[in-house]
Amino acid sequence: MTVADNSKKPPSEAGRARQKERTRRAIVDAASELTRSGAEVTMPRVAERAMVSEATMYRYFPDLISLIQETLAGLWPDPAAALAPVEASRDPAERVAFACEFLLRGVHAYQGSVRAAIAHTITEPATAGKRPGLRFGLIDHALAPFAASLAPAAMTRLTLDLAVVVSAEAFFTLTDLCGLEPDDAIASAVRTATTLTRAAFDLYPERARLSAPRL
Amino acid sequence: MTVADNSKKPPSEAGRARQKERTRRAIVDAASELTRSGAEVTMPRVAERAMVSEATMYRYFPDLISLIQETLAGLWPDPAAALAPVEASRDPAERVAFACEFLLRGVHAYQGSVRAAIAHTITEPATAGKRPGLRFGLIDHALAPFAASLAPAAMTRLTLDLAVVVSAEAFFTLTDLCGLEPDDAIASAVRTATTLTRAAFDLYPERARLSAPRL
DNA sequence: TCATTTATGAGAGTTAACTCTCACGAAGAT
DNA sequence: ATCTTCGTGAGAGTTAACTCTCATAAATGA
Repeated sequence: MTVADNSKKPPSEAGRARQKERTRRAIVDAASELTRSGAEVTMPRVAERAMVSEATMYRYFPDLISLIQETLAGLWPDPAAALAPVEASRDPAERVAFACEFLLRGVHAYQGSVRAAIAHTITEPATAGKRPGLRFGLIDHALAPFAASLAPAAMTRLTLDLAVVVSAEAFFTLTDLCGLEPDDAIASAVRTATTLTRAAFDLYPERARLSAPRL
Repeated sequence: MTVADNSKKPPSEAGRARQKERTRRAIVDAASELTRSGAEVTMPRVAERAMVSEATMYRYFPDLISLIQETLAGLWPDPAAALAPVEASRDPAERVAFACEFLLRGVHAYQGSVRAAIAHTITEPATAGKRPGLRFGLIDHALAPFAASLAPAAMTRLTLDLAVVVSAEAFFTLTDLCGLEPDDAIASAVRTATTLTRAAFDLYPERARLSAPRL
């Protein structure tokens, strides 16, 4: 009955905990390599490269998508670091444009994994809601300085506008369906995002006072 | 050696050709029923409902996506019919808004199949380019009356803007990731599409008076 | 040291999307 | 009335995403 084992050992010290850390690390590292190489990321491939069994893969990550998400999160800098170059800018369109370009360049670079992730969230929408949401971090951070200068409802609307455009889905639509080259696709999305941002800030200033249905 | 069989028999008359027609029909009908019911559309399910073997399914449709595309094409009216209610309108924003709402309502209604189709085009972009492209038909038709009033370059840009917003991907982003209800998601996309269209045409009506896009 | 955890591997089983081959039976041609 | 073509079905095989169970060996605790 484990005589009052209140002394929970520090989880990071024990050899077993470290082993688990190393295993998880090996898996994510293998997935990162595959992702960076643009190769297809599948459970069998990552398992082989990480030298663990598939069974172990599923013990650490309940499904492919969670592995990919953690891998991508590790590959991407946080929003603040990503937007450092426009940190001082107070032009919302400039900040949004930068965020959009940054996201889409990453999507392009990590296409293999991103495509798998997006496809999965589309077929399995139930498991998608809880994601940290890379795009939202960027959008929110880009718009953060203007929280006071725009009504909450207007801010919400702009965020929804941008959620659709500053996205992997937009990139894939422009390249796969519209046939644009990656650079052109990025330029197009950046322009669209800029248009929406300018409209929210410059063209309809009175919008803030309107009833503004909330979502 | 088939003595100069120039007399190609009318392909629609022979009993065999009819049998093929009936089989294809049965498959598409079964897929349509599943699609309309919102159920998941898979090869085994359609095969069972159509009472044909899976092998036969693959003889008529090389893959699931081509079956789904033909099914959806049959379920959707052509752009002209879909936009009939705004046929007389010369307000680009109104026409685009209608097209957007029409598309997204269809996406919502046929979610099961549309999700599968979108997911497939994302993971298999190579096979995606040749699609008829439901969204482009609607967008082009909505903008057709203004071909003369907008510079070609501006028209191209607006089309690219709208390709991203007037889309199933946008609907799924808004519902799955942003957590909006279907009606709110549609309203949001319609509003975004309206904003982009107005920006392209330099129309900035005071939205307070006009029947502002409600959400 | 001995007993219990527990991290991991091995392997079977399921579903779906495909691919391939073989065989049957009916329509069409001679 | 044959002989051939061809539409279909049946079934095996592959890959991947999972799920489950059982065995093993090493770390841990008493």
